[in-house]
Amino acid sequence: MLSSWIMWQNGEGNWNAVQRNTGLNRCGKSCRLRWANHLRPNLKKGAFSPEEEKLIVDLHAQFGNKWARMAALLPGRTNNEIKNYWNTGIKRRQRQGLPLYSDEHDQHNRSTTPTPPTTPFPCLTPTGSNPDIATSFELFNQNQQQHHQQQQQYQYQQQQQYQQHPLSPTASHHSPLSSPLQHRQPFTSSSPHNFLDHSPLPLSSSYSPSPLSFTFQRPAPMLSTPLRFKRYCASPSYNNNNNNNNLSDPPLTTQFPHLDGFRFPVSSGFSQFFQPSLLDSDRGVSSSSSSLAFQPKLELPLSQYYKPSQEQDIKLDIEFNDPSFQSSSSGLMGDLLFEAQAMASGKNSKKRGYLSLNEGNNVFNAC
DNA sequence: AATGAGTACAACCGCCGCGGG
DNA sequence: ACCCGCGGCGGTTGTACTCAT
Repeated sequence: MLSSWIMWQNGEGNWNAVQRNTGLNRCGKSCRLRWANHLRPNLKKGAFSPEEEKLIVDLHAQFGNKWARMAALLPGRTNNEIKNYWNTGIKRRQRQGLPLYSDEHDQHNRSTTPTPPTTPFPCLTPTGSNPDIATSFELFNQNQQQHHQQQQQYQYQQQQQYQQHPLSPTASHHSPLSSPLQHRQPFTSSSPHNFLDHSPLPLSSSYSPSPLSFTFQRPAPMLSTPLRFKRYCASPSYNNNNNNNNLSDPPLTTQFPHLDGFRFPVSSGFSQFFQPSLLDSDRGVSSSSSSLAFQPKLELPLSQYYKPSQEQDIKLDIEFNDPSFQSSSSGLMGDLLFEAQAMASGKNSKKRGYLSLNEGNNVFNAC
């Protein structure tokens, strides 16, 4: 938890300093993981929307097990989330003896005439690409637009609340009862939008309720103990930690230390842009295979198992003019890409501010 | 109520690439 | 050129939870 607060203070990028300064019994990697998967702002929690599900399927067909890349294209989602989602879906699919990709998807991948989509919301725009993905992006962008509106409204509300009650629990948005995880709807096989369901998707889903009744999926870093927090509580190390030091850190979640004037960083200096060229650059060379036989361990994207005669080089032309995408990108990959973009454009790309030891120690002592 | 199978997901682990010395 | 530290990524594991029996 301390680490998360340090991250707020210092931004991402120096995880070992987090570990050193907090004295946490965790390596920097663990801190980074915790941050990336749970504490980072703009994370969406909750079940995947049907549009997201479809997009995942499409992206997996294209990229294979490149979870980070997929996460970069699913703002607010982490690679771990997507990976877990996919793996559980795969297992179910395997048990049911079904192919990884639906027939419809196969047909789409076999088609060679790309259809540039018309996206009302210029967020993610695949151009000259697989129409299946194009459709997914189109649907997804519509949801993103709603999500963006919700986030804007939420941020405004939070600003108002903070100005009025800077230290109130609501102002720091971590009422335990409102923890997003606690309202998480598990993805189950009985979901109306089952795994790999390619049936026509509704333009509005339960995931994106009307503005009259929306609730934010992931408004802020989770400051309360997650609904299911297992390992730390049960692990001996955690118990020992607690025995040795009452002030020792709880699992990397829970609360921040007393935070006078705590506020979320408006911008941590990273970004959330992408560069399509980067996305394209490391796309693996496809190995041609005429068979779509089920692969128990599918690492290559569908397009690399099935190579059509005409090369299908999907080019994801991401447009970054839209601020919502910038603010809701899944972060790590996007951050990286943004920095590359910033450097390329000659803008200031300052090294991330690292934690000052003295400041850090003071903070930790206070905790 | 007990129990076992299935599910979801957080966290761990090892590898890899990159940048600095 | 080499080494080292670090962060990121993907695969895997462990465990709490759910549900059917």
